[in-house]
Formats: sequence, structure tokens, C-alpha cells
Amino acid sequence: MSEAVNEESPLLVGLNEVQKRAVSTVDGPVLILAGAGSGKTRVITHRIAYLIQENQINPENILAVTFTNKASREMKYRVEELLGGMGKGLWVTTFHSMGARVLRKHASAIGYDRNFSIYDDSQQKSTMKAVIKLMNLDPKRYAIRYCLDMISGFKAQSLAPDEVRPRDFDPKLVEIYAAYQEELKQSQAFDFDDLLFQLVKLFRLNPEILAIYQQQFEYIMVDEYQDTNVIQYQLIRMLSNLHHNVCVVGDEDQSIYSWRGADISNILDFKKDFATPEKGVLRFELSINYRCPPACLEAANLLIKNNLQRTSDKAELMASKQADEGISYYLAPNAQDEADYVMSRIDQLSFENVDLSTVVILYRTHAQSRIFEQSFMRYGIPYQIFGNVRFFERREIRDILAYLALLHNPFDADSLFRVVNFPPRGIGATSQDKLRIFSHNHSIPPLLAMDGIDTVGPAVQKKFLMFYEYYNDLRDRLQAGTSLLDLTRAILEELEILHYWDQKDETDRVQNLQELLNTIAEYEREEENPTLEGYLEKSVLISGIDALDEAQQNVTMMTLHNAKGLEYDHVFIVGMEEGLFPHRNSLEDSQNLEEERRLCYVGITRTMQKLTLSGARLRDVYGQLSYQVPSRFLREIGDPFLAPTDFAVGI
DNA sequence: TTACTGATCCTTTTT
DNA sequence: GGATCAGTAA
Repeated sequence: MSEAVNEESPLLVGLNEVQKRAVSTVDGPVLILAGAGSGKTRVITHRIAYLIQENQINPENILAVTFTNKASREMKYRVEELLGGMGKGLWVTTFHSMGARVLRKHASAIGYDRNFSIYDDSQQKSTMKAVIKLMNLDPKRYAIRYCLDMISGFKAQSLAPDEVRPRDFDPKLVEIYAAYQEELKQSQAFDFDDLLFQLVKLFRLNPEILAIYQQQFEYIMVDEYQDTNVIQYQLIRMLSNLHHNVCVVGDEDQSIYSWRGADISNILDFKKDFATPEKGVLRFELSINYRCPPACLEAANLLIKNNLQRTSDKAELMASKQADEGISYYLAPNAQDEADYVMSRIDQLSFENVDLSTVVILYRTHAQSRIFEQSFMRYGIPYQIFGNVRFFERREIRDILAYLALLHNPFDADSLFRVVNFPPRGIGATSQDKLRIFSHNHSIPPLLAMDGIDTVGPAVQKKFLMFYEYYNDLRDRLQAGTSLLDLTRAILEELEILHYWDQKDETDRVQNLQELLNTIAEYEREEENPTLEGYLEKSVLISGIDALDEAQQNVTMMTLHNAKGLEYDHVFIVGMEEGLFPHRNSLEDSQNLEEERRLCYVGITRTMQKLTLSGARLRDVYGQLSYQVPSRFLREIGDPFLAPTDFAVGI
């Protein structure tokens, strides 16, 4: 069922033949295999615009799912640019935001309050910690991280506690899973995975609710489909099961999230899974790369060939660019020298008036950013880091957000215990444990239990009561219409929190809190209808990459994972050493090793102009000096593409 | 109850 | 090298 390409549409101008067909084929299931730099985003945005402009589809009937908020914002912006205001009502969203949005509407259908909280990683940790403690388990045997990872895995596989086969796993673990879910439920909280897991549950248990969305979303598009997991697959499957107009875009070679449950077979089996008797799957392959210099592309192709588990029969990427500065490799005597080398190169670029926002340093782990950060400061080069200690994860920020979260959702146990003794009120660990147990035994949320607890002495009782009354006072003010900014200011002042940090000479924290007030002010200014709920959701779902500020002339530093979907003129991939990249935890397992290689492939193909690889012979690992061996990926890329002049010799 | 000290375990990658 | 934790003194 090939369609005639509408040559008249301005939305097709400037696209190549395959791109044109991918844009204009809107009916039925469509698979777009899009190699790195092949104009994928362009195809998706033009396709959305095409649907609206040429096929007269109402924007409200289009769903476009991405993985990061940044990607979705970018997509929205570019569609807007193409359509000029006609795109209002489009659902361009991340999987998780979509989950939050739909769950807010129908939470009661699965026994949740619409004011539910969303727990991030650190809240999951403290909740799990409480669970292990309540269950009297050995925290060594049942490490928090391990339990959470397992549970996250279950949820990614769409398995509820009673669906996990205990014979396959430690039965205790399944008990922990059930108890953890119960704890979340008591707190009226969802964790990240729940935003998808519970959404699927909602749809399963309430076909009439699913039907609303099936009818609404006539056209569905999914970006980065190679990184979807079982639960995301199920969601797309459910939602598209009425109209069957589902278009997925992805690239097997760029799958880098299998550790999060992403399953490459989703994209490999798309044909089989989504074809209907009436509508077969159409497949388009974008294999011309418009981004990278030929040497980069050649190197990337050589590298990825070492992966034996590539299953699709897709063609090798072809270069369209001519200009080429080659690839350099610098082997530094030690990590400090590596950083200095990169600095001197960037300094040179700056001297040549290169806009520094076109320069990026990519590394495997966050820990590597520190040495570069120090060098940047020494050289006086402006920089920005993404994802390391995210703003909203700082302790002082979390404390205040916990007050706000508790105001929004009084059931939120984690937030309560976070603030009950901050600033110190003489309610220590012992009293907190008693409150927890009392709350648990009587099935009363801990906040309310503070009013009736009879298992503590009168002195502590009084402290509980005072907290409870202060809480109610704040809540009254919120309901009376006090703005979020004013309320937060009041909390900071009345609890003397700035003073508290000041006293401890923690001026950074004071500054961060001022910055928090700024973000709230900004939120209230920019949002049409600012709410406490909206602000909290934004602060928890936002990820490091979302704060990326292209307007600033700063060099950017980030992990390779964060770089997916981005492109830069000048790319530095640092720490090309065995044990670091590929990471030591992946050396033993060929599957993991292939994922590392794909990660390297992603990194290389971010390059628009010049790629520089580097590594050190000697590096601090866990505070111990260790001799490093150059990464095997360098060998796989091969000498011809590494400019020999840049080799540094010896120590 | 808190605040400090020394020991111990790590960290891969993220919505 | 650093975050987190158990143990101890005030």
C-alpha cells in the first residue's frame, strides 16, 4: 500500500526520497530505522506537521512519545515552528509524564488519591529502608539498592508481586516487593516505574478508560523505540490497538538502556507484533548520515561491526558530508594531563572564536567530571555540567520540597519523616521509629498519628503536636490562596532555615535555597495555571539534561548516556581506557560489552565536525593510583582514522 | 538526642 | 576519594 508522495506539500521540501515517504505514509503501522544523524527528528516533526496540515488531523488526536523532557520540548518547538500555532493540543510527552497525566485523572479507579506523590530515587531508597527495617530483615543480605533494582526489573517486565514466580526468585524478595508496594500505597505515592506500571494496570482493569485514549490517539509516534521495555511496549500496544496507526523510530545500534529493562526485540519484532490483517507494516530505512564527517562515520561503522549480536539487516550508514578533520587520539601520561590537553584544545578553539556551546566533553561516569571541572576553573573557561548532583537532589532543596510535598499529600510518609526533625526539633530516631510503628499498626498516616499517638512520653507527644499544628497552619494558608512563593518563603523564615545553614557556614546551601525561590517564582510567572502539584511534578520528573542551556556560550560536560539525541561540532570523548570505557562491570559479559560498544558508537556519532578521543596511562581509581590500558574500542576503530601526530608517548 | 569520629563500602549508565 | 554508617561522648 504505497502512497503517492504529495510533491506539493512544503513540508516535504528539502527531504530525501525515503524521508519524504516516511513523512507522508501516515496510515497503518510504520517502522522507521533511522541511523545516527540521518534526520530522524526532522522526519518525526515533519510527519506530525504533515498529519495536521495535509491530513487535517486534529492535534489532540496525535500522541508523540519521547524519552526525555528535553526531546519532547525540542519536538514541540520544532513542530510549532513548522505549523505556527496550529499544533495546540498535541500530546508530545515522555512516557513518564504521560503516565502522571493520565493517572492524575483516573487515580481513584485503582484506589489512589488524585493528589498522589511521585517518589524519586532517593525517596524510593528511604522507603525501602523503612520496609527492610519493619520486616526485621538483614540489611546486608537485602541491600536497599539490590531490592530496588530487582523490583524495578519486575515492574519493567510488567510483573506485580503476585505475578512473580517465587520459585524463580528468593521468596523473601517477593515479600519485600509486596511490602514496598503497600508502603507506597499507604503514602499515596508512585515511584518512577509505577507511572508506567500502574498505568498499564489502570488500563487493564478499566477497559472503558483505555477506550477513551484509544479513541483519542488516532496517530501514535514513538521515538527511540530501541530503548523501550516490556511495559512501554505494552502501553503502545494497548493504545494503538484501535486505530493501528503507530509509527516507531529507532536504531538497534543505539540501544543503550538494556540495564533499565530496554528490550531490543521490541524493535526487531515490531513487524510481527503490530501488523494487522488489513494493514501490514511498512518499513523505511534512513541510512544517509548528514551529521558526521566521513572519518567519524567510518570509525563508527568499524567499531560497531565488532558487535556480533546485531540482528537486523540494515544497511551501513553512508556519509553525505565531505569536509573532514579526521579523528585525533591523545594518550596522556596521567588524568591531570589529559584534562590539561583537552583544556588547551578548547582554549585554542576559543581563540579561533568558536562558539563554546558547540563543544562537548563526554565521559562514561559522572565521577570523571571533577578533574575537568577543576581544570575549567583554572583556565577560566565557562562550562556547564549535566546530571551530576542535580539541583533538586541536593539535601537542602529536598528538605524544603518535602514540606511542600507533605502539604500536597498528607499521606506522604517519606516526606514527613524527612522534615519531622528538620530543622532539629528534638524528635530523634527513637521517637520517629515509635511513630512509624504506631502508624503502621493502626494504619493511620504518620502525620495524623502525631495527633493521637500514645506510645511516647508527654514531652515527645507535645513536640509531635506542635509539628502537627504548624502543618495545619501552613495548610490553611495554602488553602486560603497564599502563593507558592510566599508559602515557601514563610517556611524558610519561620523555621529559620537560612539561619540554620548560615550558622554552619554552609553558604552554598543558602545560595541554593535562594535559587529554589527563583525557580518557584519563575514557575509561577510562566505557568498559566501554577499549582503546588504542577511544581512538584516538574521538579521530580525533570532530569539533568532538561536544564541544558544552549544560549550560554559554555562548554558542556555530560555522560555518554545523556548525549543520546544531541549533536556538537567538537566532541571530546575522554577516559578511553579499559575498565572505564568499557566499564569494569561490563568486561565479563559479552552482552554488556556490546552495549558499551553501542554507547561508544552513540558518542562518536554526535560529532558534526571534529572528534577527539583521549585516555590516560595513570589514573586515580577509588583513590588509588592505577595503571590503565587503552580502551579496546580504539583498536577496533583502527589506526587509519586516528591522527598519529596527536599521539603522546610514555610517562 | 545530637554531633562527632573512624570504619567500611563502594558507583556505571536514568525516567 | 567520598558518602554513608555504627559507635561513642557530651
